Amino acid sequence: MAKSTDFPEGFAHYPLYFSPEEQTALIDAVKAATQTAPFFQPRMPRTGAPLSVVMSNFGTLGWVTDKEAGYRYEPTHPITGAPWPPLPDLLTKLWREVADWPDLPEACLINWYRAEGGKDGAKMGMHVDSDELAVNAPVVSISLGDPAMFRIGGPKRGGPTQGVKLMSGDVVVLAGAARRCHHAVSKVYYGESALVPKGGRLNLTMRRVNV
DNA sequence: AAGTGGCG
DNA sequence: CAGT
Repeated sequence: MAKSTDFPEGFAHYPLYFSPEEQTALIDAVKAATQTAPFFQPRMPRTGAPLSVVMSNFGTLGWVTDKEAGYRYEPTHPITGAPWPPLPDLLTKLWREVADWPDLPEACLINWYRAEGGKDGAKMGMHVDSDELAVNAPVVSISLGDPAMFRIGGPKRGGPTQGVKLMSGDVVVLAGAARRCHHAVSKVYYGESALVPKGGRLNLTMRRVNV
């Protein structure tokens, strides 16, 4: 009998990993980066349906998606054509501290969840990260701003899930079996934090793409 | 289906 | 910290 506290092997949650000062520094880094790499609206393959978050990236590669070519990593911004801004040192440091992986991440996706992004604000449906060649490299995630409910299930869709509320400054690592598990952001508690300019939640997700 | 929305 |  599985207990309700049984998260998948390889799932790790570090509450309040970053101090308020560090959180502000990370938000300032996002603010600076998105002046040259502005947030864009990602769209589903084939249907062109918009995702409710808006996105940008740090790093030598960035995750993008559009109707025509779908999910992929690209070295340049889809609108400006410019390279993505470099990964902030604080994030490189975090990866070295928690990832337990020999290579540094090429990609850091910036997802901005806003109250305006849909009926209950922006959310993220159940999915598995599967656009990386480095399928076993950990995914390292940082939460900033409004709290969110993160859900993680198993390797197949539709099974039971576990939930954990993520606060600003929290870090989550998906390694091992958890790296291949479906996960989602089922709810954001909008209006609880004033950290993010114009409100909402910023999620930074570092990934190793190439082996 | 990395979609949204309404219903029960 | 589970709705289907």
